[in-house]
Amino acid sequence: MRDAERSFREFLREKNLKRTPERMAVLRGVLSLDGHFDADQLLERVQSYNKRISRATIYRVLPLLIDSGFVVETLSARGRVSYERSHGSFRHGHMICERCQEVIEFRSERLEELVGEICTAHGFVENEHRLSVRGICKQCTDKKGQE
Amino acid sequence: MRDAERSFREFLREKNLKRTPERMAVLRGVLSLDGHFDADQLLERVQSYNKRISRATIYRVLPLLIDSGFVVETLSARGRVSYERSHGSFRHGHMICERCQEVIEFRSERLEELVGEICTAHGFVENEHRLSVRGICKQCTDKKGQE
DNA sequence: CCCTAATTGAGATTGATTCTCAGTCTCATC
DNA sequence: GATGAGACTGAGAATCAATCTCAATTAGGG
Repeated sequence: MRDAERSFREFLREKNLKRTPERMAVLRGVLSLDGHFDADQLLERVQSYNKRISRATIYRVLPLLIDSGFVVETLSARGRVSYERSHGSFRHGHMICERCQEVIEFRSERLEELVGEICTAHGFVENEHRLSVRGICKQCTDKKGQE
Repeated sequence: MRDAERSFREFLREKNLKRTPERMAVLRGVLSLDGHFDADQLLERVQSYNKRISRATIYRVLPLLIDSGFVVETLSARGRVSYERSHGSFRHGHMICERCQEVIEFRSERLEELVGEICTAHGFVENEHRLSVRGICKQCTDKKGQE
């Protein structure tokens, strides 16, 4: 948390952007939210710190947090974009059930390595990656069998 | 193409949905578009077959094509959702350059296998998967070095 | 401290997606 | 092949997230 703040300040300085209480509050909000969240949920959390922070600020700060690597965009059910904290949370993939819309997270060391190799092979400097698998989860498969 | 039509009809029958010229035209549109496209591009293509087909129909048929596995949603630059044909095109991942927004496609046999293993381990029946990597592409890295 | 440019809040605006509803069409049934 | 019930469609209105505008405020170098 302290580290995150320091690193975000650093990022702002590099970009010649000002360190404002609003920006820091949004960072704090992101760090306090686990898993996926959308702009509204973030706004609500941030407003619990400071009621005056507006929705526009959330949308203005989110790209900064994406650029600085604290947040990644992800695709959630029904084509909506949502956000996810990336710094400090383990990398993982998602399995999205097309029947019940459940999002199951998983993690694989071998996958990380393999992605690293693929990037190296393309001269691409990886910052973050996401794997999402669509299909039918165990529960739904079992349920369907019973019908 | 013939196969795709047959398979989509099959899907419609299973879901008790009607086979309409509009739905088939949207399928045809999707099959004719390579790579990524958005709703507008699809509409334009579909209207080249039949001028009367409306934007609403595009949005109504897209979810059917997603459910039936012909189309997948992907995340393109700046948090916008776009679509991509999936049936008949090789599976692949994306590397998205955060600097120039270029989307580089890649493909890895080992990745396919690994994903299969992960799904099996979770009792998840895979339908489709996407890997997207964010970072900086070779061109941009080189360019930055020169500055 | 002061000044300048960056940043902010509030609300208007935009633009993509979804909804509504009256008219049209599909297809199971005869 | 005709028919009827209900599914489907087009047009445009409605919605909703995201972006923009602008006057007022604030950060932070000098």
